[in-house]
Amino acid sequence: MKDITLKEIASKLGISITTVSKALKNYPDVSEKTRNSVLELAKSLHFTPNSFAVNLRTKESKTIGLVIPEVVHHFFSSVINGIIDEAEKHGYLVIIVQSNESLEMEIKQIEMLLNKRVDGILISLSNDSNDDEHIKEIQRRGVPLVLFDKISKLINCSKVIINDQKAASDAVEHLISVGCKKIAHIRGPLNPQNSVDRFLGYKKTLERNNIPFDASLVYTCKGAGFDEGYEFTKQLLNEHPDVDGIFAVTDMVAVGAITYLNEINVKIPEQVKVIGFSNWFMGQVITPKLSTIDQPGYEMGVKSFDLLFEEMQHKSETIFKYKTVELETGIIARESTLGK
Amino acid sequence: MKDITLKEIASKLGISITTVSKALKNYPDVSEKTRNSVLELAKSLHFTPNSFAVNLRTKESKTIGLVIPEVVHHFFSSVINGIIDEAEKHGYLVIIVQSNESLEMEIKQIEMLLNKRVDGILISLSNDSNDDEHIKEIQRRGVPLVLFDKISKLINCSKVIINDQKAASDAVEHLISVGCKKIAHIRGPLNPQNSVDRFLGYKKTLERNNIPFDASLVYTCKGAGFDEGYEFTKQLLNEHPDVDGIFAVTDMVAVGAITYLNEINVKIPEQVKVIGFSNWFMGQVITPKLSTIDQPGYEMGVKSFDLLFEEMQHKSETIFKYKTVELETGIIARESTLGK
DNA sequence: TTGTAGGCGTTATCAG
DNA sequence: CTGATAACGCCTACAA
Repeated sequence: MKDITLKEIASKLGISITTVSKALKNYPDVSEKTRNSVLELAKSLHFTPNSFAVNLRTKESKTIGLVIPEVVHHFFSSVINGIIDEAEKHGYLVIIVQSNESLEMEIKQIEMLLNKRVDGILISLSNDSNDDEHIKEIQRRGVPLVLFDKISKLINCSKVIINDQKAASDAVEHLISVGCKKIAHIRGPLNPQNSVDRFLGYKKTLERNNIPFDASLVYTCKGAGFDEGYEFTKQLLNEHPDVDGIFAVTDMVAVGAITYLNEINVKIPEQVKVIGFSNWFMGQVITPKLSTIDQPGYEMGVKSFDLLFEEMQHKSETIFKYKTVELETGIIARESTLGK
Repeated sequence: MKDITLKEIASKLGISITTVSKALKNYPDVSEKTRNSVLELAKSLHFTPNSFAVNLRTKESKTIGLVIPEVVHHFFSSVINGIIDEAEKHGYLVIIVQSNESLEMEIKQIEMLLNKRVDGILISLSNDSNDDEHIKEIQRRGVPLVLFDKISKLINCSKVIINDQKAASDAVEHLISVGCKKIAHIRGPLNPQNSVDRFLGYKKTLERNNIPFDASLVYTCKGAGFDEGYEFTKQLLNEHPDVDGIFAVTDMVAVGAITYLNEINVKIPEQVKVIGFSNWFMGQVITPKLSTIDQPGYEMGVKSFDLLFEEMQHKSETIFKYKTVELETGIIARESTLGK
């Protein structure tokens, strides 16, 4: 199928390419008659401008890049959903790449996006990202950038986050309010800001409530998945048989914990109460239903694109004021802390 | 940040653009000396070819489009994962758009991808897709196309699927083999091929086993989600209190069914056995653990890209032989049919 | 109102 | 071995 070009329309109509172009873009200086004939022919030939040529001229592709640790993940896929929807509303398409929680991959993928000359980049950092040179490179190249969820405080750019410390604090306060005296924390990896913040929220809340912080009650995951939740809970119950509350860094970890507790017939919430983080769907259907922190994934996606969009509009300006948007979280109390 | 171009390198080196271009692309007819100086300068300036210009010249963008009903979906996100990984291996980037199960959206999104001139398109059809004109338009424009999972038999192109009839048959045979006499089916919407096939697999298997097919035991979902599983099971138990097996079109529906059965204290699997379809993670952590059909999502993604890649390589050839790849499924028997 | 000319950055052809 | 020159398809001053 040969592509239709302005040239072709022009020659068929016996007019110049310029006039065709102007007619199609509704320039005022084209006669009604000419415009109509162009519009008509263009329509009947199914003309669509060659985006490669348009990109080259306008230096933009109406495409953004999204770098995410993993697509198969309830929270992230919600964010992706929000980003794609919002981007589409503004006529943007989204290229998605995965870092698989590896810094090396992240660097490589960002390079690909940069070379593809996307108009802007959205990133949720991998757990490995302690080196920020590749992120700064994005800014050096003048490409608008927004970080969301897993951010780095060292990077100066717009961000969309939740207040992990406060959310964690809410979770732990809730456990205390329902009677927990000895609360363990299965935390995320040491590096990512959000797992650090959740840990700090846990620690500070204990202290605020005059419960001495005990480092041996803190278990550190590598990946924060089901298996680690299961295994650390086993270990926890051995080391601290009198534990009565568990704050898990993600719902997946919490579900691992619950699975183990169910297996050894420890009653939830009577003997041990469990709370997770993120409000994955799964938490509603396990037994007992999981209490958790509601983290607005879709909204985070929408907001992230909005900030990026704003920055893309103002690209030429030398001074652009970066914003950090903090989204509200909520606590969802279910059976794993309240009982039936 | 100003972009580096061939022109700039050429002028700094006092040679022609042509020579620079050749040196960078390792053409044989450039002197060792010239090549090295070009390579060196290009590297120190962090030169990367302007992909917009390259696209325009080569008429390809090394980008493919992926049209999917919804991103937030365990099975689809696994497929996406496979596609992105495999595409990346071949130097392709993936633009993802969602149809949200609406034909109108699907048409619109495909148009966007076509206008963006992606090198190929991968589609899992929306439930609404009974009209195939928009799909045929892709082929008319000469854009390579592969359909996966939710396909249409009316479209002549490469496809990656599972044998839904056989998989459904396996599920129902399993229920029968563990003693079910009266098996209900909570099916998917009427239109999509895979829900039709699963229904047919159910029906034929009953007949093959001399169990009369009873249309009143079949409930038809609109969306195949948790709520429908829950509600239809409630209805089912009212209408057929003696039902002893449920084959659900997806794990989500099955989980809805189990949730209701648990609520009214119907014993699973003693009184009613339940089997789902797709092997979502969730099925492993609910009580009882869900028996299901294993559907290889990641592999389906990989294979889909591979077929598309093949077709993109042979784009110029007038006759390209379409392939249909059928992936193996398996049955995973857990507590919801076997007990502990 | 219409058209000419130049350029976006790269690649390919063909002379020198 | 090197370099002019002409595309790719579109956009936009600037002339006419």
